[in-house]
Parts: sequence; C-alpha cells; structure tokens
Amino acid sequence: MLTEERHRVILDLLKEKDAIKIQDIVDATNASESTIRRDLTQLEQEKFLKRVHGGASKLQGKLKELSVSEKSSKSLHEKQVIGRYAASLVEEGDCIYLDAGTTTLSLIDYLPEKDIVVVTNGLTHVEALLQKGIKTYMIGGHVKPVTRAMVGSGALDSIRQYRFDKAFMGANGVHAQYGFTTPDPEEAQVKRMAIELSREAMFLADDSKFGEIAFSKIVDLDKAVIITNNLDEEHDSAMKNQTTIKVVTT
Amino acid sequence: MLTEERHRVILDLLKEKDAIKIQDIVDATNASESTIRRDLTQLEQEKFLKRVHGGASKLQGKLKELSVSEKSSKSLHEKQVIGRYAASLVEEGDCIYLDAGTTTLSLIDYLPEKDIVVVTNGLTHVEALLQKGIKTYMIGGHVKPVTRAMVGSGALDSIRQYRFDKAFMGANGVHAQYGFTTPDPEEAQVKRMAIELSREAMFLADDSKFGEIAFSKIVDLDKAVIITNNLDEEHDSAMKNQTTIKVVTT
DNA sequence: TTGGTTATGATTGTTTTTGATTAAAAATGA
DNA sequence: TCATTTTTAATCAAAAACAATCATAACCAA
Repeated sequence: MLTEERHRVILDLLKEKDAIKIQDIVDATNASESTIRRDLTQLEQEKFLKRVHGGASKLQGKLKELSVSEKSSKSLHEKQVIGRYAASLVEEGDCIYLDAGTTTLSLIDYLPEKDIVVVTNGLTHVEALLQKGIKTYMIGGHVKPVTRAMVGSGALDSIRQYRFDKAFMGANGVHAQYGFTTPDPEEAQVKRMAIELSREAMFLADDSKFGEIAFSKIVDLDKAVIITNNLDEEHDSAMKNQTTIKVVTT
Repeated sequence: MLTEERHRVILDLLKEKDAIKIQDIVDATNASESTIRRDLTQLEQEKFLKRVHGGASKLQGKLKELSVSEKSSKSLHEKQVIGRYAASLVEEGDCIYLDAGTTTLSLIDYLPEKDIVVVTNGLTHVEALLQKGIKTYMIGGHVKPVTRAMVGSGALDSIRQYRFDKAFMGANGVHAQYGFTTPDPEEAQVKRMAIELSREAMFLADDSKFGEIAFSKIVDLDKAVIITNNLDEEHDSAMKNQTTIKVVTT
C-alpha cells in the first residue's frame, strides 16, 4: 500500500471517530507499527492531526486555516527546514519582526522558549504566536483580503514606532540584478520599512524563488542576508559577491 | 480506551449531571479507579471541572473564559438583537469603528452590503469582516492574549490616524454615576480614544451590564448613546436624563 | 544493469501509562 | 466525642507505547 493511500485511510478513520488507536490503523492498513508511527509523525507535522499517547486525535480549531493544497505542497518541508534554522538565530531578549507569509509562518513552530518580543504584520501569524505564549505586537493598517497582511500608510506609520534586532522576511522573487521582489507595491513598502528599522534583516526563500522577478522591488540583495534550502551554481555565482547566503540542508 | 476518549466521556457525563461519582466513571470507561483519579486531577488542572470528595462537579462561574462559544451562548440572543439594530444604523459611505468584544462581534453578521469601511481593534473581528467582503482596517499595538484585542501606546498612536462616523463600543459595566467601565485600563484608554475620534458613539450593552462597575472608567454616560435589549425602571430613571437609551426588543 | 536513495519492518532500550497496594485523610454515624 | 467506613494521595511494578537504530527491500535514475 502506498504511503499516500495509508495517509488517506488514516484521515478517513479520523473523520468518523474523534480518536483512533495505532492498532486500529495497523489492522486497517496491514502495515507495521513502525510505519504507522512514521505516518502519524508526518501527518502531525503537516497539521492534519494530533498525536496522543496510544494513537491520534482530530485537531479542532484552526486546521482550516491552511488549504489542503498548501499543506501537502512539496515545499512544506523546505519551509520547515528554513524556518527552523531561522528560529535558531533568535536570542534571549530579541525584538523580532516577522513578515507575513507562509515561510515565515513556519518559523513560529520552532521559536525558542525565550523572553522575546515579536512584531508582525500577518494576521495569521498572531494566532500562532499567542498560542506559543509569545509577547506579540501587530502593526495596524489596511487588511489585504487575500494575504491577510497589513499594508498601506497606516501600516507604515504603525511600524515606524518600533525598532528590531532581527527581521525575518519573505519574498516572491530573488534575483541577482533586480533584488528582492513581491507582487504588491503596498506590501513592498512595508517590507522595505521593516528592513530599514532592523539591525539585521534576513530573507527566508526556498530555491523556487531564485531567478524570479515579481512586480515590486523591495530592496537590493545587499540589504539582507538570504536563508535558503538549496542553491544551484548559476544563482550562487551571480549573487554571492552581493550578500551572504546561508544554505540549510537538513 | 485512549486518555482523550476517557476525558471526553467524563465531560459528557458532567454535561448531563451537575456532579458525578468516581465509580460512575469507572463503570462507564472500564478503567481503574486510579486512572480515573488521575484523569480528574488533570481535568481539574485544565479548569474543566472541580474535584469534590467522591467525584467531580461542574465548575460554574468564569470557566467559560475558555470556550468563547459557551460564553456567548447565554446571552447570545440578546446580543444578536442589539447587533442587528446597531447594524441598521450604518449608512452608505460610513467609516465605522468596531470595538473588540462579543457584542460588537454579533453586529458584523448584520452589516449591510454597502460601501463602508470598518476599523477595529479586535483580532477576531477581522476574520468575520473579511469574510463578508468588507473593507477592513486594523489598528496596531500589543495583542492582549485573553481578549485578542489591541491595546497599549501603539494602539493609541495607531487609532489616531483615523476619524469615524460612528463607533460601536462594548463595556462590562454601565452605571449612572460611574459611567462606562471595563476591567483593563489599557483597553479603557483605547476605547476612550475611539469615542473621541468619532462623530457619534454607541455602547452596545445587554441588560446584565446595568448597575455593574468594572475597574477602569472609559467615559461618562453623556459621551455615548446606549443600545440595549431591556431596561428596568430603576436604571432607566437613574440614567435617562444623562444620555439617550435605545431599547430594542425584537 | 549499477549505484544511490527512500520506504519498510524488526529490534533495541527508554519513557509513559496503568492498576494494585498501602497508609493517611476525610466523611459518617452513634 | 470516638470508632468505622469511605475516599484519597503516594508508591511501585507490570504493561503498553515510544523513539532510535539498523538491515533489508523496493524504487529510481543513470
């Protein structure tokens, strides 16, 4: 039975019962206990269920936040790897800016239990941050319906009240010549301002972003460090003399 | 039977009876007494019930803090009535301020399909507003974990960027002498500022709020209109010469 | 095919959960 | 009050579930 089939079986079982035992799944799939455990670990990471001692249970609440396509997307793992590394850079007492977007969202899971303050413009991020008990500030502004990010002049005024030790940013395009880019000019403004207000800025970008160019320029490459999961020779040689690039593999 | 299942069973039993004996739970779950005791200890810690000698009992009072759904269910109908009326006051082109809180939240359901702009400090409200396709602004600031409202100096700076045609407010206490009050001084500040910035301010308060006094004063009664579902003679005569009170019955 | 990667199932030692046992504490009733 | 009964918390050993590791099997691209 294919991995994906098993996953489907597990989720189907969970649809009918609120909680299931590992043995039930073993019986239903004829896979070994070890395999099922691995499945559960994976499905938990992808936010499809919650593991409990002895089995797994539905997770209620905010699972609907992410569309299924997003969750199962191939790049999920890359984002987690990048997010985990970025989170490891956070130090006691830091004031962090966290840009809206899915890559930066994955960082939250790995944030250390330290005394830190996080400022964000992502509505979705706030819930996750509060869940972890992190002191959270949100900048104001117009709420952009599609991305649930704060933009506009209100956001610019609002963000100017803060200063950051580190800013973790997202972008749609990373290009040797055109720098960091994003589709929405208003979002670009906010991002640019966040970088200016920060002692140290980092872009979290998986390898699919390299060579891409979106409509609005945020800043040039030399304004921020890049954290990515993979970097081919072509882009490396084009960008390496402009900024620092950290490649995280596992 | 999984731990979580047992917990569910216990809470279900408690829903039907106000108090249960340990032996009843043992019978219902086929677990040992020791295990049930451990379950009860845990559930008590998580504020789901209160242990009593021989078993467990519902805890009344403010456990409801946890589940917003339960909390709002009690006076849900009143809130809906008030919310619907308040929404009917909204006119084409209005700029609205919507205070955080459950009463104002119910207003959103009834907002007309007009070209309006809504500014809010309630994180929970934003999602509902976007769902209805309403142009939404959020003020920035520190996110208060329990209420998910924006407070603090950031919120004050942020809200000052706007002016409102109408402000719909919530309060914990409405008192002839002490005016409108709320438990948190920081929230009171934001509320006060919102009222100042608004041409017209309205407090949405169900009848349980009358005569109550919370810790922090927001403003005096004459600064805002009151919209409520019911008003007894005593409070009416005490307040009617200070402000306008609109009683909505259906 | 070959070499390398990934998925699998068995095995290991460790951790968590469980139920029984006990002595202490609380309720009961004369 | 005191003695009796019930309930409780604490302890412990057995059982269940666990993560980690490893060798094998299946898979894939060159």
